[in-house]
Amino acid sequence: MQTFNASHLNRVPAAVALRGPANMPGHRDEMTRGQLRSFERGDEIFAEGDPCQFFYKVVSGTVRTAKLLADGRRQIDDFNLPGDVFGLESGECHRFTAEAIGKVEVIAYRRSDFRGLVHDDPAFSQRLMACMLTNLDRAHGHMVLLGRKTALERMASFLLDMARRMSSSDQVELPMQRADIADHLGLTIETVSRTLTQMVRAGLIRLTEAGRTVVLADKAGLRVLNT
Amino acid sequence: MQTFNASHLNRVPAAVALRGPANMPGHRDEMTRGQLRSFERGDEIFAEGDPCQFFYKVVSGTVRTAKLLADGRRQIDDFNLPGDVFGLESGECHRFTAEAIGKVEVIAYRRSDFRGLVHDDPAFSQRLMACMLTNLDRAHGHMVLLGRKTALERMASFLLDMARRMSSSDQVELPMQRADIADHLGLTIETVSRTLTQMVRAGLIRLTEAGRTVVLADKAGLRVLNT
DNA sequence: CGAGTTTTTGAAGGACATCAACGTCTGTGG
DNA sequence: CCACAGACGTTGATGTCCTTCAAAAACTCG
Repeated sequence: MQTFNASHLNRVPAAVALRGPANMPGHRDEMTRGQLRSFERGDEIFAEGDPCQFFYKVVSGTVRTAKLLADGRRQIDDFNLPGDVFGLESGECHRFTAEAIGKVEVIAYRRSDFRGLVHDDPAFSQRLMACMLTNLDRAHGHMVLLGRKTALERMASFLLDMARRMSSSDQVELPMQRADIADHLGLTIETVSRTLTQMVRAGLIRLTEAGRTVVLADKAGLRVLNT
Repeated sequence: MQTFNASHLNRVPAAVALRGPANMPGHRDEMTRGQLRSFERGDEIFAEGDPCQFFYKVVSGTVRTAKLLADGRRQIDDFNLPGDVFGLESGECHRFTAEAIGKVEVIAYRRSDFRGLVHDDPAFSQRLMACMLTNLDRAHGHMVLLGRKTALERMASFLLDMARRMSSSDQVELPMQRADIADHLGLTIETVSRTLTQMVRAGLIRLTEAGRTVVLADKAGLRVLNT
């Protein structure tokens, strides 16, 4: 049976992808067409409603993708880490906003090249599809979290997921602030803070340095909450 | 600029897709490879953990796709209506369950043909990608609903969405029961019921026939809640 | 009609939000 | 190096929206 694994796409090192002849149309490795861009903390990479001319892959740093309601309520659907692809959409305009959390480097790919890429390079097609399916899978998991989990369970799921993606050890340096975590988990900053305190008291985690670094002291305990 | 529009895929009429030579490998229209299947109310089309040998397109009826937590809590990520594609995944196993709500007909496509299809037919590739992107877009919208909307807003969004997808008029015949709506909107059946009653009292909707048919009496009022 | 299922309604409770104040960190300039 | 201002994070008191528990009403279908 055929497997679709996003790691194919993610494994392409940015440096290699950029090393090729960037402006040679029709070149075999289509990833060479991307261009590197840098952003500072808080910079907008694109906004809801912008025409989507590019899609992106994170090289370094963290990008938050979010939707806003008219009255300012915000839902961060994901934090995009190095290797993640974001900004691919079905319509003419971006349906969400992407902003840099701290210093960020991304590779921007022209969306107008898309049809050509898909036609010329089925392997590229597959990598992109795998990437979309991974995003979809994460989205489904997050819907369970938002629709059916308690604050404690949401936080446990979040910490375990961040640790898995960002760190090889049991320690995570969270790049985002409490407000971002709250808007990702469908909570308020106060509840995020209280839940973390509660976890510390329960011996599940330890906090250091302004609460930005989290040590997962009791992974098993956290996994029970992750369900 | 190139547009990715899921309507290409959805527009292919099931009958036409099935009319072709179903077992001829390499045939131009790869949609001909699907096989029609029927299900009754409550039947499981596939379960979480099943190897994913097929993906599906709804021909008639409604399919709910859901995730379950260990203790029975459920999150229905979407109701799949005629034309919708579901069951495409990145891994070897289905990560969610698909069940028939009432009588359902679907076309099942072999996932193992996938790589071949993508290689042989870039147009098919594009239709599938458009479909994934549409699903992803819906998922993002639903995350905002689950993370940041009130019960009243959730119900308004749900009713308007169902009306848009199922009906040309201002009247919707909901195929699912309250428990399904609750598990889709991240609420309880009691809150669903109370919210509908509240909408009736506010003149936003009218209910008939065991509350299965909803008349959107004040679409403008509902849209305000949809934000 | 009648048993079982689904929906509605009511009363009480709880988890998270809101409002408010205080504590802590960061970075800049004296 | 320390002081200070502003941003960020924590903690407390109170409120509220939704859930939970309970029961009645309405519907379905043999």
